[in-house]
Amino acid sequence: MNDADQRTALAITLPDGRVLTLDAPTTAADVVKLIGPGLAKAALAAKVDGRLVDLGLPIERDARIEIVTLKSPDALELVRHDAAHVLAEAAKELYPDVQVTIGPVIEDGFYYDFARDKPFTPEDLAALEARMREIVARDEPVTRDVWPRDKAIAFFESIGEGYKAEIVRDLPGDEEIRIYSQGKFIDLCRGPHLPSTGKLPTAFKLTKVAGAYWRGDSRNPMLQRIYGTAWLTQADLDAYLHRIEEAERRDHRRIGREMDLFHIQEEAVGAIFWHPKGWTLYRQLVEHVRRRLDTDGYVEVNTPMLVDRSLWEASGHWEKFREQMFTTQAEERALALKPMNCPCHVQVFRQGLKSYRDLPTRMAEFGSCHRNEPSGALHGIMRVRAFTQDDAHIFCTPDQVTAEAVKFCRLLAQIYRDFGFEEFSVRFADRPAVRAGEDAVWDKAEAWLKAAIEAAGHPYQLSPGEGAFYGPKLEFHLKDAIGRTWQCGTLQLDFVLPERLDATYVAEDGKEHRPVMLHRAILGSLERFVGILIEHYAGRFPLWLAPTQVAVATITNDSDAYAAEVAATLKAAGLRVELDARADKIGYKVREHTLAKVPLLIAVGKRESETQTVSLRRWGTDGQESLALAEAVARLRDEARPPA
RNA sequence: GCUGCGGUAGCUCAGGGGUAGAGCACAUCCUUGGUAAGGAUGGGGUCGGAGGUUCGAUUCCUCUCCGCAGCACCA
Repeated sequence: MNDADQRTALAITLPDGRVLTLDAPTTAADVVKLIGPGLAKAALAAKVDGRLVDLGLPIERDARIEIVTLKSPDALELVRHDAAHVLAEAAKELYPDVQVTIGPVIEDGFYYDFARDKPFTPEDLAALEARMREIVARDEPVTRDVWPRDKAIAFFESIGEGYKAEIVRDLPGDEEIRIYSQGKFIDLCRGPHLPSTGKLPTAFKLTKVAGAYWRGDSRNPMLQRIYGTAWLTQADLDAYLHRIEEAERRDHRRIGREMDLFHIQEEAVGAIFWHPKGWTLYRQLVEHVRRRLDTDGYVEVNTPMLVDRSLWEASGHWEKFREQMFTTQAEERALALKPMNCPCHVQVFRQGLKSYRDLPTRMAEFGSCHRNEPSGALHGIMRVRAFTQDDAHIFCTPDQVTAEAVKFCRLLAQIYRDFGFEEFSVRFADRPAVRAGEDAVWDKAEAWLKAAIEAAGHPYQLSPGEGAFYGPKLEFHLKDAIGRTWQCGTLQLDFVLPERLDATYVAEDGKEHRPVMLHRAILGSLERFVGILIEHYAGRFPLWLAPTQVAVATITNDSDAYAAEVAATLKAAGLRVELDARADKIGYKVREHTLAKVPLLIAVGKRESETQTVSLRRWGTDGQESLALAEAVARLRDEARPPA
């Protein structure tokens, strides 16, 4: 026994610096009572020396204590965790045959995985949610206990909770087995929990049910996962539900149909039929990126889509990604559709002798690739089997890597800005479990890439094990108009492929050396990027991207000839124009083109044709301005120019 | 790929063992109207596909394809 155990008085320091003296052992709940009844009522949990714990947890030594209430930053996580538990309790009450497994907090809410033969229906969700509210109304006290491992295993097995027993069995040997009870529901949990179910704000909602593998492994049985969202206030919940609606409203699949941009059909699953308007948009992307690449010292190439298996064997793709490659055969040759452009780019690089004077070579391709993605992964134009990358490979010397990475980051930021994305974040993905190349090479590659991103001056987060099989990578995640992030750009450092495909250059010493290869993309998949743009702008593209930039509508058919002249003049100035000379009222035409999200509407009637003017209306505004045709053409041509 | 749910007109959706319905869209005619829907008439469906049960299937059952959500995957 040491001195600490013999002490009977504890010094409890509060956030405001006050020190309370209490007899040991005490609990946060005791401390709260001393502070006041208001706080006692509001208290959800406590932070003891920075660690989040239950209010009732015995405190046996001097500590700094902070009381967690709904106003604390930690409250949301606690509340969501408890919502998951209340869901589990409700499920056990309504459906005694379910086994409970795990129920963690996730972004915006929580889920709980249940094992049950019969699937949950939407009606079950409604019943569960109603029962959850009853449990909150019951205000059941939540108590915490620590059990010996054997007792916990025996208990869970005795009540038929095999998954829980398995979790207990797999807990590390030194871990406390904490058992929480609320009402008749007894559960293994790390905690902490609210002191009673009545403390749970009722701003929660069960949202969906779906399958999920036990322990996230597709070889394990599938459980039924119920998703829920939970918030501190009803206003927060409403705001969240509104955000979901907003995302649905922006869904690129819906807007793509409404704006007649593209379609997908059964006969070409995972591939896109681009309609004239969608393809116009797509072309703006390509043409803009190409302009930026030209001024940034890239050369553009184009390489075969269908390539002999031997190249993929040499590159390592056959070994690592054969399952996801489309293959075919011709005259006894095994061929594969390229899933990536890099091996082909190395072939271009290998033509003729390369000197150090040729480096860096920045070789770009809008490369059409095919990957046999699992059917369940396909999603609109965001995840497809046939796509085009804004790909490039930079062949350079080791001492050029940093400068190239910095240059690339600058180009990427510029292009994101051009497309209306001001913010992006960077992740550093290091070596994956399945990889090519030796650890020493990886050590070097990771160190260099890290140095490069630091030189570029971007803060980054670590994504352990997420690198490509041939090298570490930087991932660039951009943030869209409603705060969602999308990984688009990537910069990867590769020592392996130049070796495997024998790329060399002659250095100043007259000897052959291996170039370093930087794989890089900015938009990633053009198809996906179009999808992101659609959702980012909700279909309301900036003028330079809009498939139709101006609609010229007549007031009456008397103005048809003048309207045609206006349209032709705008077209000659490079604008994308639609002439609407239908015998409909101008109000109807305004409505149609507004719904079609055409940025500019020019109306012409008798007044305009007599004075060689146009009446210009901009999307989203009610008024219109009258100006001379020549001036309108000059102004709109300027406005429609891509970002310089 | 796995689990669940779904597939009815171009779109959104209703219906339901007795050979199908709405709104919008589309076509024709009338209307020429100054900034978010003028009117009339009309055409349109192997009820995703294949089998089965039944006197009879779009409806019930089986298989299959595709879609959606989530999981797993994403060089």
